[in-house]
Parts: sequence; structure tokens; C-alpha cells
Amino acid sequence: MSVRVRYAPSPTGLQHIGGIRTALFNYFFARANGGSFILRIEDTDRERSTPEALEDLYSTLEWLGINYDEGPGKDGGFGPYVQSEREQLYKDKAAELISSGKAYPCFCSSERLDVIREEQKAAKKSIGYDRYCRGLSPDEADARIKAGEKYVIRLKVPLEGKTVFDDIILGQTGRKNKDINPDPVILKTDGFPTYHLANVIDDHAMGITHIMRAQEWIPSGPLHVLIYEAFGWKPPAYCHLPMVMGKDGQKLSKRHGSTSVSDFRKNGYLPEALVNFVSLLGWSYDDSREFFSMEDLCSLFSLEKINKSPAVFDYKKLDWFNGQYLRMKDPEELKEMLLPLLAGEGLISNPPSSGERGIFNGAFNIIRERLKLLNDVVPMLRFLFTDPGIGNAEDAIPKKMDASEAAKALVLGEKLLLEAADPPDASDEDACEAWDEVMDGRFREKAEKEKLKIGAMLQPLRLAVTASKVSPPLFPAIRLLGLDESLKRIKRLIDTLKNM
RNA sequence: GUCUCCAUCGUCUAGUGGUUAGGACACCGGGUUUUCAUCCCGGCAACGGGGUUUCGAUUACCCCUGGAGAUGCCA
Repeated sequence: MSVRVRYAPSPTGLQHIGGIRTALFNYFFARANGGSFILRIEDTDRERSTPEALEDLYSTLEWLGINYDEGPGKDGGFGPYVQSEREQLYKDKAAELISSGKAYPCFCSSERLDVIREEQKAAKKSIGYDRYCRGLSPDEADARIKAGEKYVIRLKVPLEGKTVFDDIILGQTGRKNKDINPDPVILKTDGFPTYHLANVIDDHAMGITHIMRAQEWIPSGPLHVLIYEAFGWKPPAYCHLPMVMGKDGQKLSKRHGSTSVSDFRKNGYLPEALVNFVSLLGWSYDDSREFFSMEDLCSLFSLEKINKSPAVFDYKKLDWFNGQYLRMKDPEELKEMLLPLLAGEGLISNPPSSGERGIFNGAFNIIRERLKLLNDVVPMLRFLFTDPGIGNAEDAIPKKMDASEAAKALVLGEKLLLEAADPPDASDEDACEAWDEVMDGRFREKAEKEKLKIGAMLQPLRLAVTASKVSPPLFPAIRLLGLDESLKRIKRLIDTLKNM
């Protein structure tokens, strides 16, 4: 039997790291085994489901490169794949469970439920439904339904015995039936199923062979098995994935920082970096390899290498991966990703003029290895496309020097630049390199003569030109900015320093 | 409260009944360098505790402790 797995998110918020980790693992598993990966939308919570969340789901999957074989808009004979479009099925099935005595209608108000929950909490008793309606006779129940009373349908969880399931990762696990959530709601007042019912019905109907989901679902595993049994179905194989935690060891959530994929995208992460990093959360290949492309993962992934313990999401390591992938990226492709970011900040026009493009191309090589995030390009190159002002003039003063000495160093630099040849066009790489070298030589020579460290000579200049203590290499920066503009900024800083 | 799961460096992890317990990130040094970054070299750093089995347990079993999750008409 060929593998069929699914990712079944509920469109109630942005896709987050935990969710896509589950999606990815399912996807890898399907691909590695020649199976099918199915996308199912679990929108049975009508209060919280939103079209925006749905849109985010699709764009996230696409951005990451997860292609589903079956799902909304891609019928594989098991549709529809949106649960709200399967409403009747759940109602019918729930009714079936009532007739077979495996479930019963419950008329308790949510107010009453709140009250008993409070009482249980106060008494430090175990919390759950008190099965008040379980004993109602079918006739009475029917009558109340006919009278128009609101009701839910609850599963009749056996009072005795034990329900277990085999988990591929954890082995056999389960709990005593008396410890299972007492008679959980399977069909809500609004006629929609809860997760428990819908997931079982659909996984069965859609021929799902392996349920791969996060470990937070372990406690309801036995409950689901009970539902399968109530229908007389055989449960699929279970495989509970270790959870993804924040730095504090708690389940990863917003308060740990960015957790939605769209945030990472917005902040300048590459999908290949995110995929690679996330794939290593709870899974590993061997003791050394850690770079994996989507294709690699789709062939190398295996369940045996998943481990049991939760993994902390390490933002620093993700950053490192991103830097690695940024440097591996095809230069032309990377440029096309960077330009819109500059345009987005209003630093260049959109589309870029040929002049802007020329300057950017010239700058590309010197910023490339400095990028950790795509967005880093903006602060790095801002000075090239707009006057950054003076910045913090204090930063222009090298260690063990004062303002007037810094000004003197600047004047020396100014003079050298005044004598400099016009910089070549940025497209002539050899000439540019040569120009940079000539300048470097002259500055060193001068610094030596003046008994200055080369750094002390260049640091004030850096601040003058870029308004920042850190910048791309200085001579290329000056060359790209142009001598006139550079000199203007240098003069301005000299004046400022003299007045300090 | 009850139930369930988990436990190797700070983090992600590899690993084995006998290993100097390996790698990566982070961190700290050093080198390259014009600042930053890259790159290179080096360092720090772990089997939670107690028992049992065993000639020998980080590895198997039990208990404890610690952490997490579930306990919704959310998934």
C-alpha cells in the first residue's frame, strides 16, 4: 500500500514554525517513499477561520516549495479537501454513532460546563465533563431535539479498560479509558465537527496511511483510536513528532519573537535556509552532514532518524544557515532579490535606473559576504543612494586621538582624494580594483609618513562618507559614491570636528 | 489536581554494554584585514540523581528529580 500522508492546518492564523515543520516532515516522508502528500483545510472552527489565514497558508507553502499532490484545487478522488465543504458527512457519521450507541446528544449549556469546571478546579479534582447527559434515554433526547433544544454530540468513552496505539517513534503508548477526556464533544452546536471527529473521518475517508503530527496530540491519541473503533475502522500508523520550543523551553509562540513563516520571509530569510534549519529540528541524517536541499530531504528523510525529545528553536543558527545560503546563492538571482528591497525603502527607483543598477552592481561584490539577511542590504548601502547626514561625529575620532587630530587626518585624506584619478566605471571590474589598490597604496604611504595607523587614517573618512562606524570597504565605497560627493561629505565633517 | 511524553555540551545533535563521548551553532582566544563581515586556526563545554542487571553501564530496567504537553462546543 503506498504512503498517503497529510498536512491538515486550520486557517486561524499565520503559518508558524511548528506547523510547517509538521508539513515538511510529512512532505519529505511522502516523497522519500513515493507516496502522496495531501493538503486538507480544517476550517471547522468558524469563529476563528479567516480567508487571510488561508491565503497565508498557500503563499507559505509555495514560498517554501512544498507542492501538495492532492488538496483544494487538486482533486485526487478524495475531495473535497476543505472540511467546511464536508459538513454533511460529519453530521451523518455522528448520527451513525448515536444509533449505534457510541455517542449521545448533550444539552448542557456552556454556562453549566463553566460552573462545574470551576468547582472541579477549586476542589482540585480532575477536570472534565461530568457525563450528565450520558444517561438520558433516547426517547427523552429525541423529544428535546424535536422541541428545538440546542445540543452537541458527545462520544461515549468507555468507563473501563484501556486504549493504546503504537507509535513509530515512541512505541506503544496509551491510557486507561477512565483517564481519557470524559465524553468529549464530537459535533458542536453549530453542526460542525470538532477536530477529533473530523480528523478521524477524513483520514479514514482519504486513505491516510500515516498520521504525522506534533506530540501535543499524544494525549488525544487513544481518543481517536476509540473513534476509529466506534466506526469499526482500523487506525492508520501514528508518528508523533517532537515539539518545537522557544528558548525558555516552552512551546514556541509569538512571545519568543518571529514565529510565522511570513515574518521570516519579510525579515529577509531564504526559504532554503529555513527549510534546511527546520528539517534539523528533531531529525538528523548522520553525525556530520547538515546541509540539505529540498531535493536531498525528499530522498534522504526517514522516520527512524526522528528523535523523541523536544527541540529548541535557535534563531542564531538559523541566521548562520541564512548567511551560508546567501553566499551560495547565484549572484544574479541574489541581485534581483536585493534591488526591490532598496526600492522599497525609496533608496532607488522602481524599476531601478541604469545608473542605480550600475552603482548597485559595483557594490554587490563588497556587500555579498557581509549579508546575513537580505534586508541587511538596506543599511549597508543607504549611504550610496542618499545623504546619510553626519551621523555621530564622535565616532569619527579614532582611539587615542582628539577631534582636531581626527580633522587633520581627514584633511590628509581629502588631499589624497583631490589628487586621485577619476574612478572608472563600476562595470570595469579590473580598472576598479586597480583604482582601489592605487588609493590603498597612497593612503598607506601617507599614513606612514605621518606616523598614523592606517586605521586611524581611514576611520574618520569612513564616518564622513557613510555616517557609520561600520561600512563596506572604504575605497570601493568612495569610488561608487563619486569623488565630488565624497569630498563634500568629508568637508562637512571636517567643519564639524573643528567646532568640537 | 489528574493523565501522558521527554532527559548527551548553553542550543541542534551523533554515538556505543568497554570511545580521549564526535560534529555544528553560540561563546572565548589567535591569524588574515581598513571598520564590519567573511575565511583560517585553537579553546571552552555534556551523558540530571539514586538503585538494579552486568566483569563493565552514558547505553538495558526501576525509582526520583526536572522539563514539557494535554485536560475546550481551538486545532
